[in-house]
Amino acid sequence: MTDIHPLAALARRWSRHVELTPRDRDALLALPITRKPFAKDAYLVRQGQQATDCCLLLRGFAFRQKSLSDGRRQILSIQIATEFVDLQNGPLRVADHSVQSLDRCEVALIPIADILDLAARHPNLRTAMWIDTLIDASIVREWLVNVGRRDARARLAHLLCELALRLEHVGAVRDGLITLPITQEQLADCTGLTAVHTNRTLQSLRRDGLIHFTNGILRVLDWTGLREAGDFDERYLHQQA
Amino acid sequence: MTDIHPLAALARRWSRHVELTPRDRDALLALPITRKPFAKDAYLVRQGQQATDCCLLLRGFAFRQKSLSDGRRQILSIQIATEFVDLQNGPLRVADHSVQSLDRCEVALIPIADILDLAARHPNLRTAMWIDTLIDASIVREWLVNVGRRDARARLAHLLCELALRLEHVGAVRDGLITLPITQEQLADCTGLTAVHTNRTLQSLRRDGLIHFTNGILRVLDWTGLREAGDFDERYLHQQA
DNA sequence: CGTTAATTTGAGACCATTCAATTTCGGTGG
DNA sequence: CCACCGAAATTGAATGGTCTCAAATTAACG
Repeated sequence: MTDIHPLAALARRWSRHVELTPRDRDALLALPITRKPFAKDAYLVRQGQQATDCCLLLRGFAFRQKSLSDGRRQILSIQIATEFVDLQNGPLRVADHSVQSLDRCEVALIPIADILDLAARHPNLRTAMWIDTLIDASIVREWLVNVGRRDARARLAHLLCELALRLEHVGAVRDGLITLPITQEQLADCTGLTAVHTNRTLQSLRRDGLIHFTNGILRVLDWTGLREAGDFDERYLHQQA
Repeated sequence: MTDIHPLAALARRWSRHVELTPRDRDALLALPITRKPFAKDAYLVRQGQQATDCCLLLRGFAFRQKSLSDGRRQILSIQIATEFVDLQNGPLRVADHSVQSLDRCEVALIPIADILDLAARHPNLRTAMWIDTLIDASIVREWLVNVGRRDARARLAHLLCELALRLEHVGAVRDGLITLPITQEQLADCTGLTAVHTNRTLQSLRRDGLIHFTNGILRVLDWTGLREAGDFDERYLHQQA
């Protein structure tokens, strides 16, 4: 986050899974980027759009989302700083879902042509990109399990465990305080619930002393308890390294 | 299916998304494979396992699956003949979910080392592999929408639309008859429902003249009606080409 | 400091679940 | 070829988790 270079955090993330040579790293950091700020609730990517750039989140939060014809929607993932929000649009070209900002955020736009060129020249980076999208897919699979087979309480506990851990991995947790600018309605769209029931369920998690969550600040009070409540097993995040 | 070479169908599938040269194709068909039959309900891959081979389905059906600690499970996808069931285990190495056969099936085992080597030498095939896993992820995302935001009737209609269309794409539909050896309990695990409610909901789809489905044979009687019932938009399959 | 968004609360309705029993089907052995 | 068996499909009734619809309260923001 406090890196000199905006892509340094990405290099660090990828080097957890792939050995990057200095040459790889230099080539990665040499990617041409355009910094672009987005307001809250702005569209970074629109479903059906032909993408020319990929978006790397430098600061703030975003979410992937699909809308139904009747207006309801399902959130597919939450993206945090240092993550690509749409790397899959490199090879696929046309976006099959939308991406919106969760708060005011800043993005690095990278031309797809340059990304694919980088992948062509650097085997390690190419592998890192593939793995990046594969981990992404693993997380969506776990969300499917969450929504398909867990009750409301477990769904929310699981989601909060995941976000806390992923934010921890990128060093975004300070003194146990986690900035999480997400509304209960959005949590509901992540978990396939209604906002009302999300509210009541969060209250139950609070009442049991598992979390403290107000004003977009989350504090996990009982990590073991929250893990159990969410039937949480972090292996799907593929971050053990 | 009636191809001379067991990997010919894969070459055909991939060439929908990537231009394959004769050299690419030859290299792909030169992959060393071991044919292996599996009984019904057998494990092709176990969660947590370190994979040495990837499994390509030559004949029959399989499904990806994750179990909860209490024994319930969520099916993550249905795999049909000509598809890889675990290509993601190439780069990721350790399986984050299990794969089981749905019926008696036959698999081509391909050593991961050979797959990665092929990817390293052939840019087009490497892209095809990446795209293969990306489409896979797109389908799981749509399943998440299905389970998270549609009611039982729409979920089942959507699932049947998807399977019918994917099987159509590989030429597995004859005279409108679709072989689909899946139980109602497994359909329930795909859609996050119970077997009992799946049964009642299928009856309602039958009663409305949308489908005929018995003994593992599906016939779509009213394609438009089933599409509408499932709020089905096939673009997520990325098969338009 | 007003105005809108977000959270919270209550009560009733409904979709889906649970539990249990029954029927049908597919495969098997006599 | 028929009797048998276990698996799968079907049915019924009661329960319950989640939703819907409102309204009230609180927090966020310019």
